[in-house]
Amino acid sequence: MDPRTLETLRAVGSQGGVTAAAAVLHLTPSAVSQQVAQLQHEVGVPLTERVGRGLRLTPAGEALAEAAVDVAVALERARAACDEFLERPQGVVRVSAFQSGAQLLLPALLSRVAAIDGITLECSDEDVAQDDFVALTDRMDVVVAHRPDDGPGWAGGRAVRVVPLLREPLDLAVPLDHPLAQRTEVRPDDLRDLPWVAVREGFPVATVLGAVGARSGSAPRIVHRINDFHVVEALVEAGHGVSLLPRYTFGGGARVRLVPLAGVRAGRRIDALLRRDRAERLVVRRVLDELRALAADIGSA
Amino acid sequence: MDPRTLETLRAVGSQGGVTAAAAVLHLTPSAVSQQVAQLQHEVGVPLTERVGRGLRLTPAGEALAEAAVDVAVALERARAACDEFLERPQGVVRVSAFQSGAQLLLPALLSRVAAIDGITLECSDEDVAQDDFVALTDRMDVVVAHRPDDGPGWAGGRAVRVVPLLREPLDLAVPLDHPLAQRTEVRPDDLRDLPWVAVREGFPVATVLGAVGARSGSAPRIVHRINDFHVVEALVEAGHGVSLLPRYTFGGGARVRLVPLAGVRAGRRIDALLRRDRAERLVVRRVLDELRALAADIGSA
DNA sequence: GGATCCATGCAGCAACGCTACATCGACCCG
DNA sequence: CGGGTCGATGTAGCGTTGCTGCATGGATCC
Repeated sequence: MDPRTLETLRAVGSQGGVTAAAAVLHLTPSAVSQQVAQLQHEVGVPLTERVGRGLRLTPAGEALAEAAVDVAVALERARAACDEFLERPQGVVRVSAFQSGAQLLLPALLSRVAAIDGITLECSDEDVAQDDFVALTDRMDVVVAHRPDDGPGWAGGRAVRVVPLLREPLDLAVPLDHPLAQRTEVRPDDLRDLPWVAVREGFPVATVLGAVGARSGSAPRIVHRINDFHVVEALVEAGHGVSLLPRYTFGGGARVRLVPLAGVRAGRRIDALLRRDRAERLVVRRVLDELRALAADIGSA
Repeated sequence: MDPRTLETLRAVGSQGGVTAAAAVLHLTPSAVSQQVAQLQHEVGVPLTERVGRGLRLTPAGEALAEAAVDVAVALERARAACDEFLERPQGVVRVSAFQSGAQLLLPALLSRVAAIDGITLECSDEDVAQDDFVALTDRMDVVVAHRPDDGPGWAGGRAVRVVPLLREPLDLAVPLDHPLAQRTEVRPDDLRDLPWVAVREGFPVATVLGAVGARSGSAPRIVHRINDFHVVEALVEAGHGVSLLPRYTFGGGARVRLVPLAGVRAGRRIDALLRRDRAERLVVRRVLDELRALAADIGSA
């Protein structure tokens, strides 16, 4: 019962299959399968059960996978205990963020961390569906994710730590020459019959537009579904519709006008997601501190 | 950084040397040395330092060893999590006890556990100095140990769990025809100038006689040092001196007379000592429950 | 100052876990 | 309803790891 094997089981559970787990662990499916089989033999209770052509964890498997994170946490804590005796934290930290979050946070984060000697940041942007953010924590140390203000929290339970970074309002984006462009705020009533550019179903903040529509009394008329906010911005600029855009990230530009919404709560929460064991690493904690400080700066500016 | 290596470091610390650690781990000193060297290389800080011809852990080593027990605990908890899904607990539990404790507790414990299917008890009696009880936990699952009533607790800190089992009074043991044999109790004053049979220096309850002597106003006159209470009993019976004997263990016999002490607190505490990781095992917990119930019976009888 | 004890380095060997490939079952689609 | 595909699982072979056995170098005890 070594932690590697336990971690493999955990990955099979969280990734939902042998092949997917093998991918994040940089192993062949065969190796993963063998590890699970060996673990199963060791404990004497079935840990997985076939469902269709894939498989999922049994209750016993879930229990063991949950215990596995505690093992991983204990191990990382052991490493950190030694790092305390090293004068400077050292190592590489992998950070991912959704695009607009990356644009908002990563440049400043890199600058801040560059000042700390010994820490290497590996950044990447990841555009995934709302439900897939947690799964990223298997490949990344810190996952910057966003979700609707009022939506449900993150799945993943005890295994993943959620660190709130920022709340960012979503404003109405209109062309510069739009009738609403000169307003200091708009109310739900003003939004009737506007042509909307929305994000794809299932993607973050997709539900916000629905909530706004509900307040205005009629379902919003969605004419385009675009995930990349820059493309959205270009479409809005060209008069192909209006949209909701995050204030801090797009408020500075001159291509479209952002008008605050009143009478309805529209915003997104930006959180950092980490696996509990990764959160124990000294360097990760250090980077996370910078990220939080950075977010606090933005939020209070 | 695997738990095996961590456990090895822990053993080096608790056993106080490579060779001793190798003994309890069933390895060669060479293997232990290599593991420590590898671990040291991995964390980049010195974990051990030479002292004389042996070695001890550095502060960093101590920190890592302490973290190692948390890893072990987490691992055992993972095992236990699976065992919950097995219908019956199963496995072997190694129990050791000092002689008189073994005599008092082990027969009844074996009977109780025999009624539970699947648990195998491996008992052994261990006569060690007071300070060496904790080190036994590396070889045993449950160590039944005793210490003076008022003495200091057990060393070992966070790594070892102490489960109080019983307080056993120590009575004055005199020959059947001794002047004090008919008394219902004796006071410290009555003990002046008696020839004492004591246990060897450094062994459990050695300090109790000193405390009694201090109350009587003069240092007790020790004529023999015997560790085995049965030998003590025989000496007392033959009139070669008086002694302190535990009430529950030797009260029933007709070879000597036990007279309670008044005016001075004399007794020993009987505790179960376990490593925290071992304490997580389901079977160990089960055996420990029986042991506690058994001790409660004796204490209340 | 010789004997002893302890930790450590090095060569050799066994075992373990991985990859690559083949197989089998379940789903999808024409 | 059958070919194609995807996913999990066995098997052979190989590389790596970690152990033992022995030799070495210090430090202590008598």
